[in-house]
Amino acid sequence: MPELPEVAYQKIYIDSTSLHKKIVDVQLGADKIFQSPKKDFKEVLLGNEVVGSHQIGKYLLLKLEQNDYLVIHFGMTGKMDYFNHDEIHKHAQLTLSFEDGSKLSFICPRKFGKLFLTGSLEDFRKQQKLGPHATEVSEEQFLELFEKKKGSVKTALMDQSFIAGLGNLYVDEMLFHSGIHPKSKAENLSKKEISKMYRDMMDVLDTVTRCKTEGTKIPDTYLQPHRIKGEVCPNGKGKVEMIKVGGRSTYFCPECQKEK
DNA sequence: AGCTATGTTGGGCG
DNA sequence: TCGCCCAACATAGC
Repeated sequence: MPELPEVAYQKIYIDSTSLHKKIVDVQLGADKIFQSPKKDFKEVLLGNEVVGSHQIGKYLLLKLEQNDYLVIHFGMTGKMDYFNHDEIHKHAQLTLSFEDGSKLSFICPRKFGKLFLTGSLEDFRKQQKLGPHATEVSEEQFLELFEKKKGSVKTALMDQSFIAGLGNLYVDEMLFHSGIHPKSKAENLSKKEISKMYRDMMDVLDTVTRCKTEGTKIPDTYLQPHRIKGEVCPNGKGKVEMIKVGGRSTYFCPECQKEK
């Protein structure tokens, strides 16, 4: 559940189920998830309530009524589960029980997720070295960021200290729409290409976020449904290839995306 | 059985 | 110091 659009969905999910409910019990899972002593989580959360939420990139910060934020990073497989029954999910790493008998769990099978406590949004942003939230970047800012960026464009876009929120899937997606090869060097891109990338980034994030929240399918004109080696690309021009960039599986169309 | 997976971090190398 | 590559983490699904 991890890139900006999925986290945006988790934000709505929490906002619509779990706000302003007094936490009467707290259950904690695997040690490695917790970035402060586990007893601190228990102390802070018990008797408290979530009153709002804020997203920075792939992080979701839940504002608690009494001080502090509970911060969630979903790793590769994290998601929230709000429920009304007794059995707790096998992979629940944090379960809040509310006064009304309902519960909210952070489910994280691969345990790549993380939970933090922090007193301030800005401190947290600095500690994690997070760049600006992708959908809040202006075109001028985007162009400016690329002026001093080197290395492959895909690695640049995945760098959370550069821009926060993009990951493997949607970087491939936006580069496909922009017709830019993922191994192209950031320093070789023209202003025009960077502007095109900016618009495609915004389009992709907006469209995918709407698909996630409305429960609709990703458009067939997108690369994602064709993210299979040898599949014909959505433009009907080439066959999808898979290479490694920055250690991640990277799907692209060699006809639509020429390296520079 | 073996390969793949929406993420992050740390080490080694040139 | 940078850019790049790889391995590690832990589990599920094809």
